[in-house]
Amino acid sequence: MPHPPHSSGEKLSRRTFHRASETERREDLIAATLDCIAEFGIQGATVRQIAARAGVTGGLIRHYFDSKDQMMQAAYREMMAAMTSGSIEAANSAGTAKQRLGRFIDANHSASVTDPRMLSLWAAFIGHIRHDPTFAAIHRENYTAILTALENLLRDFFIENNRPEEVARCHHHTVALTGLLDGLWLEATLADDLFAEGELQALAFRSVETLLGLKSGDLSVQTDDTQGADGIPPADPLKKDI
Amino acid sequence: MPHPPHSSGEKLSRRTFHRASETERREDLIAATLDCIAEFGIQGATVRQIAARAGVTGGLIRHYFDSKDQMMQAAYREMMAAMTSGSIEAANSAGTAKQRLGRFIDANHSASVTDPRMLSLWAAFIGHIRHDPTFAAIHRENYTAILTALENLLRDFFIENNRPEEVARCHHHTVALTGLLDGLWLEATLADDLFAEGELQALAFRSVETLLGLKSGDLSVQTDDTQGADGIPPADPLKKDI
DNA sequence: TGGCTTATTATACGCTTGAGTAATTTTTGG
DNA sequence: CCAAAAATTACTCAAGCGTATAATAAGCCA
Repeated sequence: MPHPPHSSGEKLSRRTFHRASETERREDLIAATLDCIAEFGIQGATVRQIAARAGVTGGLIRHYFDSKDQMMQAAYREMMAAMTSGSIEAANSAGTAKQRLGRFIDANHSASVTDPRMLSLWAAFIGHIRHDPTFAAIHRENYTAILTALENLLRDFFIENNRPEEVARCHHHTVALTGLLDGLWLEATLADDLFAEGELQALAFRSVETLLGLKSGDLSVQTDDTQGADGIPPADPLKKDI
Repeated sequence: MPHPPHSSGEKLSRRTFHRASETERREDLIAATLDCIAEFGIQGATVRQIAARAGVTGGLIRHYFDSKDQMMQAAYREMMAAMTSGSIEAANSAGTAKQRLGRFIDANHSASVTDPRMLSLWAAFIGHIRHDPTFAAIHRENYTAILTALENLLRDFFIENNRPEEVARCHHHTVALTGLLDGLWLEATLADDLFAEGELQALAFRSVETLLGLKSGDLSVQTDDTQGADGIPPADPLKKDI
């Protein structure tokens, strides 16, 4: 039994608004959702808060999404894409396998991935994975995609470097490297103040080189100019401020 | 203006209850809190739900904790202790540094740590770290404790193995190993169905050996009997079910 | 320009939450 | 056995939640 918004007669001024296109408005709402989760946590990401952040009123959300959950799923999809697209593009880019592997590692340390916001978002969504099959599917899809991309890349790399005997161990190398890179990402986003700028990136390069049995600097020193000059200092600037 | 629980006369049977000691009841409530977070997510961990899980009624919670937040903090403290205590005890245990390092790695793959519940709990609390200084302090405390324990262990290890030149790089090794182990923990708890029993543990041993420049099997083959016989098969049972 | 579609606002609804109060009943230690 | 304290019961309360619906304004097309 709906009630009239105001009893009668009174003329109230409504706020003016912009009539946006569907894709534009959806993207705004998704961005606002991610903003709110990162800033206030999953608890603070309420429909009203998200709407306020997007500069609209709450009711509008249901014009673009069937429910709040559906909007959250769309936001999760976008966030995961932002996390993995750079690495996957690097793996499938042009150049030698060695160069692509270097770019793959670099992608894990790009500003958008290392952003502390990302950990908050990632953790907030993890809780949904175990209970909501849709979230589980989105996660699994992205995870296997990046595993596959890296494994194919490593296969190319070993063939390129005349080490065919390592091809059989590609999967193990893939899991180990993924673990290492993910773990360093955790440390970077979770305790960023404990590490110097570029320290973890340099460590990632050296550790991957060691795990793959390469000489130090083999990966980080690129022959083309796409990376700019960021050589790894051979000396160790020991940093301890626990 | 309080009302009497029931108007008059009627004799209602109350549920019998157990009069627990303060510490016992607090532990029950903390365990119930963790159960609810792991099972229903941080959203479903309401005061009423937690009380039901603990087998008490809601009002009792405020007899033991000043607020729900304080109970959550206590739960986080207990959860983090469960995660790190095994590793730290291993690092500080008796035996050679090599043995202790092996136990340290093993601790990361104990059933209680690998339990998928742990990831849900860990992720649920991460969201609080950035906003609540108390949670941030608890996290930082545990993180630095395990970093310190591992770094000291590695120092002992390099000295024990007559490699004093590596002592200067202990911190780097510590961060790399922590990243690797944390990352493999992530993969184990997040996509446990993709890996065979013990596969990630064996991978952890081999990767650590490689990162530290040891021969394959150096760490996993223990001279004492505390570990039981779990030799790492030299052949690679390649597993691919993506 | 004027009408029509619909994106958007504004408001209301039903429900749950965390927190609080006070009286009552049960357990248990001294 | 008795008194102190633990625990239950049964409410209130304000705030917040996601959702639903009616009124309104914006902008496109005839």
